[in-house]
Amino acid sequence: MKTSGESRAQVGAAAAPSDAAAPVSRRDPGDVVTMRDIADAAGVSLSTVSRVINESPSRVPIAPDTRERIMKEALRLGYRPNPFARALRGAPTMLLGAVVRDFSDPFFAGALEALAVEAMARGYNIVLGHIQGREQEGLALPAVLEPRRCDAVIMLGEMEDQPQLLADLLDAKAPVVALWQGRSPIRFPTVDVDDRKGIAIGLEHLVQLGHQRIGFVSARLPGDNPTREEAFIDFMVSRFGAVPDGYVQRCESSLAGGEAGLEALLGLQQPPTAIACSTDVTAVGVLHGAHAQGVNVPDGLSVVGYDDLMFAPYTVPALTTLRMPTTEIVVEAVKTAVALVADRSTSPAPTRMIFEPTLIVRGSTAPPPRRPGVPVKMA
Amino acid sequence: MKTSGESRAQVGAAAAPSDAAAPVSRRDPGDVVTMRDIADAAGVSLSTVSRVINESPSRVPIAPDTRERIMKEALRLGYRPNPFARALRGAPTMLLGAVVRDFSDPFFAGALEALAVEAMARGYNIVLGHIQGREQEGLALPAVLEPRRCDAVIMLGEMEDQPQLLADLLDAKAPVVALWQGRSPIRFPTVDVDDRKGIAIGLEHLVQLGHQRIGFVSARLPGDNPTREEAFIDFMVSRFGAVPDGYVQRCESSLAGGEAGLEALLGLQQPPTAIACSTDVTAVGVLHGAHAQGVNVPDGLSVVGYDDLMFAPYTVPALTTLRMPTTEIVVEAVKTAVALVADRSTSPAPTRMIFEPTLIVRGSTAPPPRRPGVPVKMA
DNA sequence: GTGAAAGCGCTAACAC
DNA sequence: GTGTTAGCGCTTTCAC
Repeated sequence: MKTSGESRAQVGAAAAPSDAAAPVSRRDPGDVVTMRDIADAAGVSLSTVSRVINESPSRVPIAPDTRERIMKEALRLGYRPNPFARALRGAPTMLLGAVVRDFSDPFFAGALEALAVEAMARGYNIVLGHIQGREQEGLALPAVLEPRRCDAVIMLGEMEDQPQLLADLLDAKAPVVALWQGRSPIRFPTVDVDDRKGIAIGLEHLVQLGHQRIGFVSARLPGDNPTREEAFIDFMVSRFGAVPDGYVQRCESSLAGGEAGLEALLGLQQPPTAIACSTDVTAVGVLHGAHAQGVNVPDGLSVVGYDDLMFAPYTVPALTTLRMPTTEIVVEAVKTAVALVADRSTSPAPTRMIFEPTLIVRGSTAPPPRRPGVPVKMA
Repeated sequence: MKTSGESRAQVGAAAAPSDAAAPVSRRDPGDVVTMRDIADAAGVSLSTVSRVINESPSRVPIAPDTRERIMKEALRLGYRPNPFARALRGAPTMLLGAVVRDFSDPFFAGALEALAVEAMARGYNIVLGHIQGREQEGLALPAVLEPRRCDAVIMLGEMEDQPQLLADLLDAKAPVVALWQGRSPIRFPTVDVDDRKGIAIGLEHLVQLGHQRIGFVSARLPGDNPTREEAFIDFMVSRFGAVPDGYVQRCESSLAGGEAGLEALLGLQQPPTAIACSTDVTAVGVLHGAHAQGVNVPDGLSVVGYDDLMFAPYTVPALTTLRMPTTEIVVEAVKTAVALVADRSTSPAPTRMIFEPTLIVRGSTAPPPRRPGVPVKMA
């Protein structure tokens, strides 16, 4: 680790006399341009400047002459309104808080990206507040996000294991919109995806291919609720009467967890011919594990993921999975949040809007091997 | 898409008389507790409250009795200081801006995560400002981030194609720390990784295995600079005298780009026996493409990535790659930024701190096939 | 059409 | 030990 330096390129540093022509380069401390400066430079009063700068919402007739002079000075001095002063007066902060459990999870990372794009398109910035590992009960909101400075908070994923956080959120001045809440109680305006349906679609696909012995690798986050796992069980019970012992493997929500789940499943007396996974991340672990064990996917084992991560089309083999309309979900969330901010009177009723996932068939699923029970090894 | 509602669980809503015992649940609009309220409730003056709340930095003897009374009232009323009012007075905002080109790039997503963790550990929050697609020349900083409200800005990746942004950053009041600048001019305090060395280490590994015909898949972002590609060329020239025609494939920085690069490389008369990639994302594309083409990795073709993404150990086969000390880099960046904020007098000299990558050998590299030139197909 | 002045919530001199 | 006062930069009545 080495350090080298070089002197900074000076940026037109000479202190320009106040009558300089071009926008003065601001560097010297203390020369933040305020409305006062503009007012002085233009020979008008502060309030006139304010009116001009704000395009005076109410009909305020300003002499075109004055207006122009002020605008010119503002430009010349490089005036930028102070957001704090505005916020102090009740203006929106144009900041959206995003509370996410753990955005090392690629799914949430992707969602966050979509969120940032959509927010910025509307002139908002995202403030990150994630709770990363800090799984202590009762994590307070202020510890994660200063809610006072966000116009609204968007909550990504469930936080059932964070009662304090939820309480704060409920109590917060800013409106909250929740995403991907699974089966958690609906406390906020929520937009979600129909996970039961997604799981059913994936399983139906496997059944169509001829699979009957289908295992499930269930990634469980702390506080995660078991929607997808339950959907699996319900589907299997209704279709085949029961789920064989050990066919539901709970594992850590990680690549390693997926691999572990696979190993457990393959270790069964009668291993499944197909595996559905509650997330793509675990599915990738399953794929990797299968390869390591010499089990060919899809000929010896079919695998279905859930999430359609960016990597899903490029796994080996490409992963059959369920895609959620993430962009639409996020757009809806931002739209809702912005509406709640604008219309501060409306009580944010905890409604629920549900989108549906779509099956994306790729190379990781195929009919079961002919001699079921014996996974086909690679040649 | 269906919508369902249910009424909100009331949160102790009855408007508590001002002498209520427990912390009053704040919901009703307009009842934001200010210091004034505390002062009135405690029968003291505003400034006394301020002193108590701030643990008065300077020696200000407060009667223990008074202090306690004030604290009790503050607690009872659920007082929370208004961050804007504080900021307006020059207090730090505890906000760090993160400008990232495109955080759909998993590498930057990971870096951002590390950044958020480190920032939060120090009591800062991250404000996202990415420039997502908006590749128009001259994108201004304010369009991406309101710099006035960040104590400092951290720039992830190069922005050479954003002259306006860079100019604004240089001109900004807040200190800037730059990360992963490759060969861009050092304009800010910068922390980076020694990419030339990383590439060399990876290539050396391949050479040790016996490879001589090594291709390079070069992911180029807009404005990206060619450090890794050049390092490849320099290494190959110095080691073998030249790089065969077509052995450097430029491609889009994406999974698809990697696959395209692989196809081009395999299409050569004398295809390489090993491929180094400028990023893991492209390497995953290469791996996928190889599988699709029936080329066995590593027996028929070795692949080296760069970044050591979270997925790298779980590709098929597991990816040999170069790991950067991302956490250390980010920690250093935050440390620097915070120091610059604290010590506003110091001019932020554009120094450079460089960390070194480490080779992580996994399953995607092996000695070259015996009949070089003919990629070994899978059985 | 424009200016003066009050105040958003908080801190920091400066009194007493 | 505690209170008074003057702003931070801005918006917004209310005068003229």
